[in-house]
Order: sequence, then C-alpha cells, then structure tokens
Amino acid sequence: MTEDDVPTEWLRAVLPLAVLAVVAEEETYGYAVAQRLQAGGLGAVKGGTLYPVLNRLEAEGLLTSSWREGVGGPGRKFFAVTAAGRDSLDRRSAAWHTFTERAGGLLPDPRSTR
Amino acid sequence: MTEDDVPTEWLRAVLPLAVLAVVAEEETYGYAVAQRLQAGGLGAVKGGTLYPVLNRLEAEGLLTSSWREGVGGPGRKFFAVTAAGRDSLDRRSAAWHTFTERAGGLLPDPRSTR
DNA sequence: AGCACTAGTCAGCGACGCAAACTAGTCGGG
DNA sequence: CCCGACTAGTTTGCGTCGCTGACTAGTGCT
Repeated sequence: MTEDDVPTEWLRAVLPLAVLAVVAEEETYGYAVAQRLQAGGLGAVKGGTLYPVLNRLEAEGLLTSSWREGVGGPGRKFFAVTAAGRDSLDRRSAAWHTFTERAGGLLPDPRSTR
Repeated sequence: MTEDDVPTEWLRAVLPLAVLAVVAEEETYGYAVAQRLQAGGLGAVKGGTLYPVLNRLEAEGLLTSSWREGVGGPGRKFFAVTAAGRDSLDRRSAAWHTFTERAGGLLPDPRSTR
C-alpha cells in the first residue's frame, strides 16, 4: 500500500529534480537511482524513462558521468553532481517547495472529507 | 515577488486539479478561474491553455456547463462541479498531498542552504 | 474609427513519460 | 550446454498537453 501508481504528469513534474537530488546525495548509477526512487515513494521508473533523464541532466551540465566495470554484471555508468547541479538542485527544490504550498492552498483541506 | 513563473511541467501536474478545485469552491466561468489561479500563486494561465482544461473536465463528467448572457461583455460559459467531480477532487487532492510529501522527502532540506 | 478589456476558440509545435523491444554481462538450475 | 532471471543501459514510436499566436465577438471609452 506504499505505492498508488503516481500519475505521469506528476512524475513529469519532479523526476528530473528527484533524480538530481538522489545523485547529489551520493554518486550512483541509473539502476540504483531507479530503486531509490521506488523506495522513496515515486513509482517504478522504467529504464526508457530514467536513463534519458540522466542523460539530459548531464547534457545540461548538472551531472558528469564515468563508466566503470560492473562487479557482477554489466558495466555501470556512474553519475556525480557538478557545482552547477548542486546549485540548480537547491534553487529548484526551494521553488518546488513554495509551489506545492501554493497549489495545496487552492485544494480542499485534506482533513475535511465531505 | 509573488510570482516566479511556474515551470510548465509543474503547471501540467496540477492544472486540472486546481481548476476543478476552484470551480468546486464556487460556480464560475473560465476567465474568472484564470484570475483566481493567478491570485493563488500559479502563473498567468492563458486562454489557449485554460479552456481546453475546462472542456476536458466536462468531457470526463466532472463538470457541467451552461451559457449565460454577459452583464457587460460577451456571454459566459459557467461551470459547476458534479458529484463525480467532487469525488474525484477529494481523492486526487489527497493523493496529491501524499505525493508532494514523498517527493519533498527525497529533496534536500530547504532549511540548509549549502 | 480605434483601442482596451472581457470571453472563448483553434491550429501547430515541442517536451517528455510510456510501452516495448533490443543488446549484453553474470549467475544458477536442469 | 542452454535457458531463464537479474542487472544495466539504449532506442523507437506514440500520445498527452501546455505554449504561442491568431482569430471571433461583445462592451465601452476616447
């Protein structure tokens, strides 16, 4: 019951930000990010969705990548956050926070189940 | 400073829900909804964006519409929420609430400006 | 007549999540 | 030895929807 399949528009809104946040926490690779996101309450993000996000973030200069041999399995593309990435993360997550508060203000009070 | 132009992906995530919420508060017409949204902190929603949303909500059976003569100006298409609409609003806004909490949990703590 | 404001509609565009298929490495079981 | 299952990442085509910009149309002011 931890998982009520997040609507795609909602995912669309936070995916890049969430991915950036996860990588900023610790240098990791795509597959691990997917598991982290699922554990974090966003749904099961498929490869065809996640990897393009990582590559876009890299193209924007917010992440850097390096290829490393896999311990038991294929090679892994590790991503690390850049200074610009950390900066963008902070600014955008602050903006996200105020946005969700404003949006929540328009919605009905969740405590009153009319 | 009340308005830092909301990214389109963010708007995309909440627009239908926010519009539904506004109409559920009080029976209104499109143009007034736009002003209400702007006052609520989402940006200036253009006609070409807003009206299709209203029409989709009506097509989904969450709103009903009726045409009325304008007092000083063109006629107005008034929208009212249906029972299904109110139900959908409650369920989806509750889901939105838990979603934003989860997403916020992945993001860096806004109080630490590193 | 011209402009501004109100009110709603429409066409084309681009971004991006999704489904599905594909390559490719490792491992365990039959 | 081959077949799945899991890991890891890529690619293609599709559909949704906000955006831009133009358009109709009613009212009122200059």
